[in-house]
Order: sequence, then structure tokens, then C-alpha cells
Amino acid sequence: MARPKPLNRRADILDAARDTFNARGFAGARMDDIARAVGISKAALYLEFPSKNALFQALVSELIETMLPQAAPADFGDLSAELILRNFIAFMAERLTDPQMAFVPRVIIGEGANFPELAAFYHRHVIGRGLGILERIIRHGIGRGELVCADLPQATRTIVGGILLAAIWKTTFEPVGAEPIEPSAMAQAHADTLLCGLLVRKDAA
Amino acid sequence: MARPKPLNRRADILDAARDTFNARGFAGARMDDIARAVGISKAALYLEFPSKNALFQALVSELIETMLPQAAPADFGDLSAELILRNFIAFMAERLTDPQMAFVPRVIIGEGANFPELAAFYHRHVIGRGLGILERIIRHGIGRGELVCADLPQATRTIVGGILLAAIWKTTFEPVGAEPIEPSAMAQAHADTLLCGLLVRKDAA
Amino acid sequence: MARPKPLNRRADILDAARDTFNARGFAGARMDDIARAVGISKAALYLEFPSKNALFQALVSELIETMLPQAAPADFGDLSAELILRNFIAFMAERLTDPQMAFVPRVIIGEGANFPELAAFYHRHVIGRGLGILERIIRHGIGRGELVCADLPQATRTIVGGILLAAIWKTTFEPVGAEPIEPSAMAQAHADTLLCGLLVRKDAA
Amino acid sequence: MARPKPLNRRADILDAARDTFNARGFAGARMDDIARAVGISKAALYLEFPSKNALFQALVSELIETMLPQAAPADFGDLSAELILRNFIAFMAERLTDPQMAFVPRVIIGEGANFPELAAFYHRHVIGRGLGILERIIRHGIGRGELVCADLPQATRTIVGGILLAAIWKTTFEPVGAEPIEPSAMAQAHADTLLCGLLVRKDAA
DNA sequence: TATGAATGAGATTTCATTCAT
DNA sequence: CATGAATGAAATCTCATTCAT
Repeated sequence: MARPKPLNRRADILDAARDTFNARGFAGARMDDIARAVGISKAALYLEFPSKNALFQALVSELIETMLPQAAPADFGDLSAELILRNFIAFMAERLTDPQMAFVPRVIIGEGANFPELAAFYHRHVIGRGLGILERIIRHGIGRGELVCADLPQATRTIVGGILLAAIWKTTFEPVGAEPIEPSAMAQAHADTLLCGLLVRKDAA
Repeated sequence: MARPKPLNRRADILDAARDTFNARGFAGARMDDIARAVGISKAALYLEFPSKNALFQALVSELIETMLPQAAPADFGDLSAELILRNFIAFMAERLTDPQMAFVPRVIIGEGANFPELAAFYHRHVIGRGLGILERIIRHGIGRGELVCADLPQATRTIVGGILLAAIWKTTFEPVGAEPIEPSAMAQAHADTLLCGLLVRKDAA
Repeated sequence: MARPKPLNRRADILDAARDTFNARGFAGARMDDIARAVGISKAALYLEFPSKNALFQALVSELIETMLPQAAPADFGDLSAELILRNFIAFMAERLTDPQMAFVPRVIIGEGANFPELAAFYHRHVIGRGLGILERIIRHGIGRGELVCADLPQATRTIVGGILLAAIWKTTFEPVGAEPIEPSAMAQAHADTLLCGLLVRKDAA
Repeated sequence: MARPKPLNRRADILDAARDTFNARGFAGARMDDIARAVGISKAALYLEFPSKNALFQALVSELIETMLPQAAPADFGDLSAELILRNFIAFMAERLTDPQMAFVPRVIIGEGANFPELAAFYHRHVIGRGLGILERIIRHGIGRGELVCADLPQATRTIVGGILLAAIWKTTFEPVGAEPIEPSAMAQAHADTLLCGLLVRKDAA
């Protein structure tokens, strides 16, 4: 047999690693499982990645790099900030609750303290960039006289926090009996609350 | 050796357990370490708690039981829902970012998938009760004509999500260089956004 | 409260020990279990018996001492050896398959290698005396012209072996589906085979 | 280290396991000891057998499968039942008192109650088949007018019981001072008693 | 390049036994 | 007498990582 295209080897490993980390977390995932899922030997894994840590970091990098650029348009033009924000929230909610991605925040949060480089990497490349996009969106809305915001950095965390909680809910609590969340409905309700607030509005809106 | 005051034994263990889980997560924490930190034998640990799981759950219980009752008054009486909610948010933000508590969500989120009883316990005793209090607060506000809310369960998650993100931020990202968060300021800004929303209000508010 | 008659203490312990050894074997029986069954502390056990071994030996002794003297009359007088032997077999079959005694051979056989004193004790006090009685019975029969036997020691083992197998059958194999044995029927058939042999007899008997 | 011929690995483990179970029983045998006896690490043991139980069962299976088929001819033809029976007894006595096999009944009897699958397996594959062969032999003798037997199942247990007792004697009581048994002499005496009975025969035999 | 085989270093949990009170 | 509390010493099983081939 011709050896099956070694070019895909790395991608195959990352796929299997994603599934395994997703199912069992970082510490719980066994290199054995990943190797078996790819159909190669454990030792072959170590030819491609020098350690479990390195494999995990490569995987997270890869996933992030393909996700973030799609979260919001590069140039907002004349678009309503509300619309851009609603789309951002819907997109992130969809992605973070996607079984393929869900393990990422879970593992970062759970084992970030044990793997500082991981936390740093994630902070710089994911949190930092994600919140940066949100700041730009809100500034865009303020500039258009559409939004108000007294504390920009905290507002971005308020927005992201709800999405993150939904992702955690889905992967951690639904399997043990929590009421299921539907991402798009959740995204809409989240956006409604964030945009309109909970206080009764006396204006026409 | 003289037996050291047995009344503190259980509390000493819980203290040491808290520090150890805090430093190494659930799977990473060794019963040996906890025992050594208390200054007793591993077997003595098993006299007080039948398993690592039980020890962790007892610890979380203890922390939660002393925290939740203070988060909101048992009877809201004539109090403004806004006030109650602001106090709840401020209190929870303060507590969850306290280094003594911070490990709890981190461990649950990170390792909940591997230890379903842990996740189930936390969901029932912490999440469930916390969100329950929030629902009661919002219902109280709606009853008073003070608040509106189309999707109650999701609104509670929007509120909690921001607080949770702040806790994670403090323990996971600040150590690797993230801009520090001040809990009370964060709580106020979070409450402002949630109550008033981001959209410009045309009413007098 | 008056302390409950300490005279029964030792007997209560032996009772509980018998039940526990019966249910879990020697290694499997925990001193904790025995103490709890008596309703005393583990330490109180050690006031009465210096070790698990000693407790087991005392128990076996007690059981044996009350059993053996009844197995055969001290003086055979003019009794038919066949009758004495049939009675002995019936008595032993009854006793060894009694749930109260059944654990004894099981434990001796199973763990005798690990506890040589146990095996030695049992060999001296039970096997030795039991086989001694059998030898006396057969000698009595030979003296009367009633029995023949070329190899006395082996004949006694042939007799005891069948009884022992029945005891083992009852406690080890019946619980996993073996056809049940009725001790008195088994004793009769065993005696018939031993006395008459399997070969067709051409004499009038 | 050079890897020692992997083909023998499994057999080497079984050999060491046999010795260890022989010396210490099932519960008493430590995987560490077995591994050290083979000259491999404990972990290597678990590559070949998933658990201590599995190792034990594999060992017993192996020993039984090589033993039973040799105990009696498949077709008795015109052979005297007495001859077949004497051969069966001699063969089994030889095998069961062989130090290599002796631990099997000992462990089954002693620890069968704690490991029901083990007892069930042994009952079905060893006891059942062994007694089946004996029944066939006796039926053969009855058909030839050579033997009589009123209670077939019990007669088989009478036969096997003596052999079993000899095996137990050799491994449990000889080490603590019992008079040694010589298997072939024992087998002959056992067969004599079983065939001719203890009662004086008045016929010419 | 690829792997089967091997392992070192633990981890949790158990229990007979002791001893201060 | 009685005990609650304590422990040392094991025992089974796991897994990331290595290396001869």
C-alpha cells in the first residue's frame, strides 16, 4: 500500500485530538485514544507533536485562527451597530456552543492555571482580539449616536460573559440534566437584554 | 503525639483542601498533599471524608452555604428590584473573585465533564439556586412594574455570565498579563449595562 | 445503664465472627465488621483477642470442641462398626454443610497456605482427631470381623473426602447454579458406596 | 535491554502467576510479585492481561484444557470399567497433587465465594466435565454387568472427594507436618475401597 | 518513517493494629 | 473497661513518554 498522504497526517491528528479533548478534557484525554482515533500508533503522534501540551496548543491555535476573522466585518461602513452586534453575538454563540469548539474555553478555564503559556496565548489571541472587535462595534454605535456606554471594557465582558456561560452550560451542565439551551434563541434574548436593558423604558421604543 | 484539637480537624482539612484544589485543580490535587498540609496521615483524611469526590463536594457545599444566603434578602418586601439586583451583582462579584472561592467555578468548568457527579452537584446546589434567586428578583421587579424581561432564564444567564467571566479573568488571565479588574467597579458597570441597556434611551432616564 | 453482662461478651464476638468469616472468608472479613456486628468498638475486640488470627483460631476451636465429641461414642462396646460409621458420616455431613460451620473448611483450605499456624492448628485439632476417630471405628470393625481395610489412613481420607466435597459443593457451587445436595441422602449414598463398593457382589449381601 | 523473545512472554507470565497463586492464594498474590518473577514491570503485565481476575482465569483455563482430555479415553470400547476408573483416579490424583495444579482447587474453594464468576466457570468447565466423565464410566460398568450403583451423582462425588482431599492434604497440611501422601499409592487404595467396599465380602473375590 | 513493547512514577483507597484518654 | 482517632504499609491499576527495531 502507498502510505496514505502524509500531508493529511497532521490534520487528522488535530481532528482526533479535538474530539478527544472535547469528550474528556485535557487531563482526561489519553494519547492512546487520540492515536487510535487517527489509526496510527501512539509513537507516531510524538513524531508530529513533541508532547500532549504542544498538541493541545497547536489545536487551539488552529481553531481560533479559522474562527475569529468571520466574527465581524472588517469595515462596518454604514451598518447599524445593533445589527453588527446582534450578528456578532449570534455568530459567537453558535461557534462556542458547537461541539467542535466547546472544549476550548472549558479547558482553558480549567487548566489555564497549570499551563500559563496556554492562558497567555489564549488571552492574547482570543480574548484580546474578541474583545477588541466588540469595542470597535460599540464605538461605531456611539459614533452613530446609536449606543451609549460608560465603561467600554466592562461592557464587552458583560457581552462575552453571557455567551461563555451558554457554552459552558451546554457542555458541562446539559449532560447532567440542565434544561437545554438553543443557541440562536439564547443569542437573541442575550442581545435583547444587553441592548434594551431590564428597566422599563418610558420612551416609545 | 498529642491529638490536636479534634474540633478543628474537619475545618483544617477543608482549608488545606481549598488551597490544594486552588493550586492544582481537582485531578491534579493529591490526597497526599492535602494530608501533609494538614499534618495528618492520608488515612486520617479518609476517616473524615470517604473519598476525594466527597471532600471536594463538602468543600464546595461549605463555601456555597455560607455565601448564597447573604446574596439577597429572603423577603424582598418593598425594596426596589434595581437595588436588590445591584447588591446581588456586587456581592457575587466580590465573592467569586475572592481567591478563596475562585477555584470552584474553575474546577467545575474544567473537569466537570470527567466527574459528572461533581457537575451535577454543582448544577443543583449552586447554579440552580443562584439562578433561582435571580429569577425571584426579576419577577419581583416585574411585579412592581419596574422591570421587563421577555426571557427570564436567559436573562439570569446574561447576568451571571458577566460575573463569571470576571472571576475567570481574575484568576486565569490577570496572572498572565491581563488588565486587572476591580470587582466593585466591574459590578457597577455590569449592572448599569444590564439595567439600562446599550441603546440610547429617549426617555428622561 | 448497667454494662450488659460482660460474660456474654466473648460469646457475642465469636457469634459475630462466625457470621462474618462465613460471609467473606478470612482475608475478606474486616475487624470493623465484626465489631460493628457485636455493637462494640474495634479496640474492644482486641481486649478479648490479641489478633484476627487468634480470634479465628478461637472460633474454630470452639466450633470443633462442641462438634467432635458428638461424632462418635467414646466407647464402641458391642456396636456394629457399620452402624457407628453410618452415624459418623451422617453426623459430619450434617454439621459440615450447616451454614454455621461451612466456612471453616473453606477458609482453612483457601487461606491455610497464608496462615500456617491456622493450617497446623486445624490439622492437629480437627483433621487429626477426626481421622483418628475414623481409624478407631474401622479398627473396631476389623476386630469384629466385620470390615476389611488394607490401607487404613487412606480409607479414612476416602471417607472424609466425600463429606468435605459435599460441604464445598453446598457453599461454593450451589450458589452458582449447581444441583443442590440433601445432606442426609448424600450421607446414606456415600456410606453405601464406601461399605459395599461399586463392584457387583456375588455373595448374598 | 534487549527485548526477550516476545513469543514466550505470555507463557512466562502464566508460569510466574501459577507459582505466585500457588504460594499465596488469589487475594494474597501481588501483581508486583508476578511481574518481578517474570522480570518485567507491573505495567507490562497489564499489557497482556487486563486485570488480576483475567490473569487467574486465563491460567486456570489453560491448565484445565490441557488436563481434562487426558483423564479418560473418549470411547470406552470393550475396556473393563474397573480399569478405566482406576486409571482415571490415578491420573487425577497425580495431576491434582502436582504442585503446578494444586493451587487451583484451593483458590476456587477458598475464594470462590468472593469471586462468583470464578466459581461458576470452574463448576461448569471442571467439576461438571469431570463428574460427567465419571458418570459415563460407571454407566459403562453397569451396562457390562460389572458395577452397581444406586445413586450415580453421589457416587461420583464420593470418588472425586477422596482425590480432592488428597490434593488439599498435600498442599495445605503436608507443609505443616502432616504425614506425606504418595499419589499413586493413595490412588490405588482409594480405588480399592471404592470398588470393593469396606464390608467383608463373603464371595470368592 | 513507524511502531509495538515497555516502564517509572504515581494515584486512590483499605485495614489490622495501637494508644491516649 | 472502653473507645475514637490515628496510621503505616500495601495493593491494584493508569498513562505520558521512550526506544530498539
